[in-house]
Order: sequence, then C-alpha cells, then structure tokens
Amino acid sequence: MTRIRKQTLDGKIETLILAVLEDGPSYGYAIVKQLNRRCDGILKLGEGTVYPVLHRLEEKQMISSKWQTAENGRPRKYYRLNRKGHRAFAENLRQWRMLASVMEKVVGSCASILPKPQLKGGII
Amino acid sequence: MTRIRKQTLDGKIETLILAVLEDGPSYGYAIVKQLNRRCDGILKLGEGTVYPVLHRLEEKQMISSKWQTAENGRPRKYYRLNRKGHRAFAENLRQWRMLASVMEKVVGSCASILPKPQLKGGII
DNA sequence: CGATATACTATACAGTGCAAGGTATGCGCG
DNA sequence: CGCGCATACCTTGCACTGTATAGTATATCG
Repeated sequence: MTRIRKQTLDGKIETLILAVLEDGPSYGYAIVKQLNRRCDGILKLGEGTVYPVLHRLEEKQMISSKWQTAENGRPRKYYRLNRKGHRAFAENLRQWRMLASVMEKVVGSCASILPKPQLKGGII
Repeated sequence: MTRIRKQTLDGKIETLILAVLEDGPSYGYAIVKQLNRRCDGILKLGEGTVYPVLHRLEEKQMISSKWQTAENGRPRKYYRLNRKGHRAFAENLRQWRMLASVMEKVVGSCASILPKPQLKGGII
C-alpha cells in the first residue's frame, strides 16, 4: 500500500481535523494518532504536519484551545470547534462534494482504463 | 452555485489536464474551454492557471508539444501524452481513489449533519 | 538508567493555484 | 477603415499548505 502524496492531500487536512473535532474536543497528539489509525497504511501524518494546521485554524478562529492536565499528569492543549469552525467544516464538505463531482465528470469519462472498485449510482 | 476554491482543487489540475489529453492531443486554450464547459459553474479556470501547469508537465516529460497551424491560420501548440504522462495519470487516479477513501472514512462518519446527495455503494 | 511513548513547539522549504498583466492576429460590424 | 472581440500564447509574483527537521520536557517501563 502506497502512502498518499502531499499534492493529493493538499487542502484536505484542515477538513480532516475539523471532522475529528466535530466528534468532540481533542488534542494534537491524539488527533494525529486517530487519523493515522483510522486510515492505516494510507495516511501517515507526522506531528510536524498537524500542529501547524491546528495553529492556523486557531488563528482563523475556527477552533479554540484550552490547556488541561490529563489524569496521567501530562499537560494537554485541548481544541474544540467553535461556530466558525463548524460552518467551515460544512463548507469544506460542500467543496469536497464539488471536487468529487468535477473529478467524476472529467476523469470518469476516460477512466475506463482503470476500472473503479465499485460504484453503482452515479455522482458521489 | 459557488465556485470551487483553490485549496480544494489543489493538486488536481494536473490530473484534470492529463485526463483531457487522455482523449487525444489538444492545446492550451482549448483545454481551458473544455474543462470550464464540462464543469460549468463549478470550475472557472483562467489561462494563467493552465499554461504554467502545461509547462511543468512538459518539463517533467509527461507531455510533448508540437507547434501546428490550424485551418484558421492561428498557430497552436498541441500537447500529447507520452508514456510517462500516461503512467502519471494512472497513478494520479489511484491517489484520487485513496483520497476519496480517506475522506469517506474520516468525514463520512460524522457527515450525517450534511447528508450526501446520493451514494448507494460504499467507497467510490 | 536508558529507551520509549507522550505531548508540544518553531523554522524553513517546495509545490501549486491563480491573479494580473502583456503580446499578437484574425474576423465581423458599423 | 477602425474598433472590439475571440482566439492563442506567455511571464511574474503572491499566498497558502504539507512536511521535513529539529528541539524541549516528562511519565512509564524494563
């Protein structure tokens, strides 16, 4: 299984992180682990990838952070979605669907050379 | 209908152009028009977007160019896929499927807030 | 005690979309 | 003829994003 490339993932990590936080507050290290575990073999994010995105998201006021000490004594910076982040996630999702539609329209037509795994229904 | 954002499209234009050329040789201006027409309302690429990508693709030896004069007297630079480009397109397609799978896994679970248009089959 | 996992941070780089601006020519219209 | 429009190409520079690299600190376990 090949790892996913940067240029493929580009612009999607923000959405992925928002999606994780959509399920409830979490902190950087856990987010990295969860995403990697969730997409084992395909996604292998480093901490140097995720933390800057978190800082950018906070800067854009989509998420808020709060330092908290876990039961194991470690300080953790918990992030949670705020209204702006919630809206951003919804918008990102819409954008994702649009992209999927475009790719389907353009690539789909000549993609018969590489048949799709399965897709019985049309546009995603 | 909102236009698709840069960060959403990021890294996909190369694939889109390769897809068009997969159907036969073409030239820059026509490629722009075709992509925009094909995805009317969503995609609005400028020439300043496409030409640099064509140059990069040629630099990476995925496509080759050949000047040719059209019947209307205008000089056109026709591009065609070569073997490397063909392989790159297949790889890009694989990457796209991987991305779709990742997005499905992570976003799909909590995406119930924004129900998908239709999808009866699972992974794209 | 040393290794490992946890948990955070900062810096610097490369690739990419795209806005902005420029050149040149053929064609139709008033 | 002059004007605008569509055609057809090009370059420069910016902003954003993933990520490699490097650094810090502490709890836990063999």
